[in-house]
Amino acid sequence: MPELPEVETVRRQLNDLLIGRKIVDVNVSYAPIIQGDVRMFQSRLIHQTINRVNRYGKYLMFELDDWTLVSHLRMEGKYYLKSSDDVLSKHEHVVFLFEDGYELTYHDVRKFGTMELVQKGFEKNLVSINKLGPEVNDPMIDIKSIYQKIHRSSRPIKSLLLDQTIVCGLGNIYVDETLFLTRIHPETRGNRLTKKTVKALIDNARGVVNKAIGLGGTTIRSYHSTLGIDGLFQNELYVHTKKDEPCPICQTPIIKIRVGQRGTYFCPRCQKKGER
DNA sequence: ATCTATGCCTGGTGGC
DNA sequence: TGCCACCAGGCATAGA
Repeated sequence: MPELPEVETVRRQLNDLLIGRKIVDVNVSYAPIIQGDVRMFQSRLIHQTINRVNRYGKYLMFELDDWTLVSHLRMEGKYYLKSSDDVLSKHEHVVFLFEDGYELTYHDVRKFGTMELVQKGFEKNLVSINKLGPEVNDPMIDIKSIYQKIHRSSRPIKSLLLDQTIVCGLGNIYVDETLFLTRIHPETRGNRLTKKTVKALIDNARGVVNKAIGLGGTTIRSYHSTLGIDGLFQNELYVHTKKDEPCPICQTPIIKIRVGQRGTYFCPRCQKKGER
């Protein structure tokens, strides 16, 4: 599932490929991906040029002349740039045709992804964007306000770190890695954590996210990045997907449980509950 | 107000 | 190319 490092990798690739390309037509073969009216979506995009590809959290934002296309890849969304002569696969649900004979296709096996247009400069008018917390790897992040949100909650820390309104960008992989690095049990309640521990969690999350960006993200299961280019961070994982394998620190087998309906991997010896 | 459960989707896997 | 239950999970929404 693309998390911040994977989406950033996609952003960089798309930004290099798409700047200056002008849209001449848009085809949508699975309408629910498009938020709002599909015909309006198409008519607003025609004759618009892609000026830049931005990102906030896990959202891609294609900056056009008058509009911003906000795209979330959810679990398996991918973009491909190909010739308009190429045959489409059955999983390519949205196609942006450019005037130079190339096209950008949106491929999403599970159809979970979303796209929405908003007037350029008014991205915060979208509820989904407006409610996002600060990006987890923002070097100027305000630990105090994050601590306040975490400390007043009885939810498990795993769920809190996945909550994009507290900090945004983390998904299931990097939360498991962050909790391991900080030696925190994923079911520890937010209100059992000290400010010092919350700071350590955010510091470790920033470190793991930035390291993953440097390696082009993580490729596991069927989750490959745009253009068939795979990241390398899967080789750096300590606990996620490592059930029954020895903990890299103490050799105790990694276990898998469910926390808030999410598969969760951790070391039962290194990661303990309780006040920290 | 807070928190939890459910639905959205399809391909891969494992048990029979 | 057997059949089928189950799993993967980010986010919006319904319900407790």
